[in-house]
Amino acid sequence: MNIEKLLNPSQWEAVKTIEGPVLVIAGPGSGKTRVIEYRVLHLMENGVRPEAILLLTFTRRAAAEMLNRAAEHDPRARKVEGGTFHSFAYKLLKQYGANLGLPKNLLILDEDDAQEALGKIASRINLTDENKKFPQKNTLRNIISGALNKNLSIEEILERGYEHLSRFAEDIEKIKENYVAYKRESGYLDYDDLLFYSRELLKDEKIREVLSQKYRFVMVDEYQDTNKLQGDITYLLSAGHKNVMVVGDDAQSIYGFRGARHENIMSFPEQFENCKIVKLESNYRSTQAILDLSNAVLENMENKFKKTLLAARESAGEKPNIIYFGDAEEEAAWVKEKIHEFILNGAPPARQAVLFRSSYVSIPLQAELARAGLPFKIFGGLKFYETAHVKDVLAHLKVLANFKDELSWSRILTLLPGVGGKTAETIASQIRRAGDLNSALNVLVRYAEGYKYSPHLAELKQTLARAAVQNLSVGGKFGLIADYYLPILKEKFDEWPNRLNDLEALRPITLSYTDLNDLLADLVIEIPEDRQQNEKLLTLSTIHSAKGLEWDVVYLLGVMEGVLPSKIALKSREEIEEERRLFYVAITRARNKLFLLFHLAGNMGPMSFNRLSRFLDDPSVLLSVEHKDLSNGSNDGIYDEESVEY
DNA sequence: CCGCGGAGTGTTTTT
DNA sequence: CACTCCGCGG
Repeated sequence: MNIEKLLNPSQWEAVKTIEGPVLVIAGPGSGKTRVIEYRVLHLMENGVRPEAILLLTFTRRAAAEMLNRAAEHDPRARKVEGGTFHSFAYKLLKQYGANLGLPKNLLILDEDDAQEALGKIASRINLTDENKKFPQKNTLRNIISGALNKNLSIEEILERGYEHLSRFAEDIEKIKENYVAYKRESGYLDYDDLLFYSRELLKDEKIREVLSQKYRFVMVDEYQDTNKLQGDITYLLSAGHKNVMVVGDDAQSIYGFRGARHENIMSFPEQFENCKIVKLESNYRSTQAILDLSNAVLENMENKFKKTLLAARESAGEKPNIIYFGDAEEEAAWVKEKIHEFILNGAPPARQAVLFRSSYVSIPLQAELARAGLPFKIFGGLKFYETAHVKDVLAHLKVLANFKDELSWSRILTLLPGVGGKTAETIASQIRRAGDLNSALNVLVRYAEGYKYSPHLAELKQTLARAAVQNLSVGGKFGLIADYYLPILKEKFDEWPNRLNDLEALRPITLSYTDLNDLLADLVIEIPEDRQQNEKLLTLSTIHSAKGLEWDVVYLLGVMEGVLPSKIALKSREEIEEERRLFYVAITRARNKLFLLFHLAGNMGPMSFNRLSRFLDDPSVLLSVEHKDLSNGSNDGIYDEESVEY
């Protein structure tokens, strides 16, 4: 295959460089995915074994997409090691964790679990009635996680964003220590630990050597969104051979809130001397009209690597529209109509997407689409494994995997009638002293003696005992627990049939696993998605989850102050700049048509009104868009409007 | 000590 | 507006 012919000169430059460090600055739509895809192929053509290539990306979807495409040319590409930093870290720690004293079976705490644990610890330590304004568990989690990911002390984090909490610095420090101890004791790792311990592992010279030998060629996508830990991991993995290519775009950095630092991309050339820098500026995605707007937004940015997007496509296209509505319902009705119209004009649902800053913004549209019977898939917001009923069932599996998991014991015990927080804690603390699952289950039996609600405890004990049988498959365990849980589900939730669907969706997933720990870890770090429905549906997505993707028609909801930029991201220049980049990412997803949607009615009561987003309300930006006011009265205008040529 | 119901609160983004 | 927290009755 003549790869060179398929690429432009800059892309080829990046692809053909086999040895040595490469930094690729890739604007949106510039064929970054192609570069990675073809570089994998090129490496293999030059005798590199696929197993020696490591491709780290931000979402599992991204890695799979690039490797699948490469595999169409050469099936060996499937053997390339690819995934997210977190999933890679999990694999590393599974294999080498013993060197750090980590247990054989790694158990991963999701965000919710981590918060729950912190909440419990905080209430144990604190005299809550005196310190009324002690931070809540999610704030605690943000502070403690922020400290680790941004490489700062608790005090520094408090200074920079939680000044009103600075007097709690010592308490929070203490909670953190307790939390660390708790995780050690119960054998859990949270998201941060995966990265943290991986870096610890790589600090060991011997292990580092083994891994650099194993992964001779390292590639990292979306490098602008890596944090300190991820930057260090990249460095340690490749400092030996220096065969490392990172791809990114500082103008699309949108994960600052999670510790992403543009320093990683900025200082890459210093970390790796003689680094080759390649800029990809030709945009193959969007029409000139959409690029004009993108460039106007880019111009207002404080990004460091200067660049302009140059259209590679011929068509000038139509100016993006800002459309004004009276309220969110009118807007939703219009968007739904427009989607229909485009479907009739040849843009199937799969090639259209509705994007938004925050999930709640999409609720009126979701209702409208449901009424109209127009199916869609949604990214962002609450994940299904974070819903209460799924967590309930998983908690049962978790105690099977780790009988010391107090949080899960608490959860499953409080599901029983007559058992509240206090009773659950009493039982859980007795279980903590048990030596294995069997004696843990015996604690339940003992507690049941003379206890009013003993039949429920007995039933729980029996179910767990049966599910714990060694040679019972993961799917079998799930089945037993799901059956046991069904009456609880019906009792607990009015709308249980919907929730039952979620559990049924989980069943086939459990069947595909032979190891319970792997199932539990994957649910948290690599959400298995159901491929079959994905192909044909309209997409609704947060901007964050839309990164790297593109559609023919894009609708961006909520180009309003307080929404984009979000009202809780106005504390500093940096935060506002990140919101601006978010806006940039959103508009650069569109290939042919871009609609920016605004509605006047605010959601803080009848007298509140929205203002146009500051990112649009700027002379040069406004020049690149066309305005349509549909806010006066009814929706009449919708149907009369000249239908857009597709 | 459980669990219900009312009052109050704060509301993002993801692995 | 959904979720959490708090107080009270059982």
